[in-house]
This record gives sequence, structure tokens and C-alpha cells, in this order.
Amino acid sequence: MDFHYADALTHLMGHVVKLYRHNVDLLLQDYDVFPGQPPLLLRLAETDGQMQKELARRIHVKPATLTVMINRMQKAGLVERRPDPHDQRVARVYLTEKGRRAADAVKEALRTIENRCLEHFSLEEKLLFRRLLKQMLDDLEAFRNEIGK
Amino acid sequence: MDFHYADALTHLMGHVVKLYRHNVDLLLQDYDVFPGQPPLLLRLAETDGQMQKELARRIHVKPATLTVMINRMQKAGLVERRPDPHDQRVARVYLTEKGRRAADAVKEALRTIENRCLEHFSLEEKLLFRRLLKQMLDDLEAFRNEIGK
DNA sequence: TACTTATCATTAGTCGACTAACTAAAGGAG
DNA sequence: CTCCTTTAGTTAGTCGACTAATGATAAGTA
Repeated sequence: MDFHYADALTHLMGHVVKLYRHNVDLLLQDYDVFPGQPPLLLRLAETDGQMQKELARRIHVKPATLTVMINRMQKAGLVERRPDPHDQRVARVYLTEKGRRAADAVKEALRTIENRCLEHFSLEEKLLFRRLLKQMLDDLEAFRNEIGK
Repeated sequence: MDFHYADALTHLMGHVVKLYRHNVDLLLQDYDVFPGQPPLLLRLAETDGQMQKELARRIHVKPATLTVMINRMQKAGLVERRPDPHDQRVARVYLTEKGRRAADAVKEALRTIENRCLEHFSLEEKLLFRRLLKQMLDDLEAFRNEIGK
């Protein structure tokens, strides 16, 4: 039996994720918020003043990526960096007022879209869906560890 | 009730897709194939000599993106461009021998990973999973059309 | 204390993706 | 036939993400 990528579940899922991000972006276009920034804004809204390494880990991004993102967001006035008083190596990141407003808009947008794209799901379906995703994640992580770091 | 992005299904799904791509990449690192290229190679393996516009549509990418991708893949010797004899505007894209080998490796890698990350799914679960994803896709598309193209 | 190692962050370079502005060829309307 | 419009593709500039190499501070050890 042949393998057709166009029919693969992973392909379909990739398409969903892409369209999801595009929709988020459309709702946020008046807030100086760019496509990769919503997760970061949400994390900062939860816990302000985290160190970059920690932030990077939480949004599943490498520290080098975060450095550049934060440079841009600082320039846009969404966040600011303040040095840690006890350790000169670490830079802690804080939301500005504008950043806080943006984070609120992000929360609203995500709630809207998440509701919208799950509106035809029953509660059982949501739970099953989550369980299946979690299973995939575990299996993918196991596989990654097999084929080397 | 509060909205926590970390618990959102869309967040989880994004994480799965990212890890999936990373695993594909790990399996393909000896073939001069870069992260965005597998879908393109598969499409060309199915139908060689497509015009760029059509290819772009099929892999869900803008024509401008494809131009740059193909430049790089041409430089890497994976594909080649040949002008269409009946329409001087269109450039048709063909796999080279190396490209065909790479496409085979991609097929093998995707099959492996897809099997691996669905190995704990029953047939019913796979079908349901697909149905739910399809539903999400439809709802997201409807929503995108609402908030303006 | 001085040297070495580990940790946090940044820089440089590359690939993936997008938008906007542009070139060039093909097709139509008058 | 000439002008206008549409269509295919490219270029330029930006953002997201990664790796590898570097700087700078902290912590551990001889």
C-alpha cells in the first residue's frame, strides 16, 4: 500500500495549525503584534519578569531566537529588558503598558478562535482529541530520543 | 472561566507539528534536504514538471516563497527549471536524479514517522481524528472568510 | 587566589514564509 | 494593430526559527 502525504494526518494537522496562526494574525493586525509573538505575550502576562532562558523554554524556542524577537518587541514598545540585580548575566523581560494591552487582545483573540474552531466538538470529542494529541506528542518525543538528540 | 493558552488544544497541536517536522528533519539530514522541502519533493515525485504557481498552491505556500526555495534547491542540485515551450512566462520544475533519491528518502521518513506517531491509535480513532481535524479546518476557513481576506 | 568550567545572552549566517512592488509575456477590446 | 489588463515569476524587505561561534559573568576547584 502506497503512502500519500496529501492524505496523511500530519499533513492535515500542519494545515490546520497554519490557518489557525493566520487567523490569529488577522485579529491582531492593529496591535503591532507579529505572528510569533502571541505565545510570548501570554507567558509574560502570566508571569512578568522572567529570564530569557526560561521564557525560551516555555514557548518552545531557542534562546537565540528569543533574543531577536525581544529586540524587535522592545523596539515596538511592547516589552522592556531589565538586568537582574543578583546575576549580571541574566536579563529579565517585562511587559510595558502597551504590551499589557496587546496581551489582553491576544487572549481575547485566542479565546474567540479556539471557541470557533471547537464549536462543533462535543465535550467527549474534545477530551478524546486531547488524549490523541498527547499520545502523538509522547510517541514523537520517544522517537526523537531514539534517533539521537 | 479563564483561558489558559498552555491548556489550549491549538497550542498542543502546534507543539506536535513542530516536533513532527523536527523528527522528519533528523531523518533527512544526510540528503541535503532542508525543513521546508519535503512537501515540495513529494509533489514533484507525484507529478513532475508542474508550473510554479500550481506547485505553490499545492504545498500551501505563496509563489514568492517558492521562487526562493527553488533557487536554493536548484543550487543544491535537487531540481531544475525548464521553460514551458508554449508560454514563455511559465517555468516548469523537474526533479533531478539526486532529487528523486531525496524524494524517496522523504517518503520513507514520513511513512516511518507517521506510523510511529499513530501506532497507538485504533482505526476508529484515526478516522475520528481525521474528521475532527477536517471540521476544525472548515470552521477556521469560514472564520477567515468572515474577518476579511 | 588563579584557572577552569558552566551558564546566559548575543551575533552572524541560513532557511522558511509573507507582503508589496516590479518585470515580462499573453490575451482582449477597440 | 495598439493599448490595457491579466497572469507567472522575481526581487526586496521583514519576521520566525535554527545552528554555531563569541562575549561576559558566575561558580567550582586546584
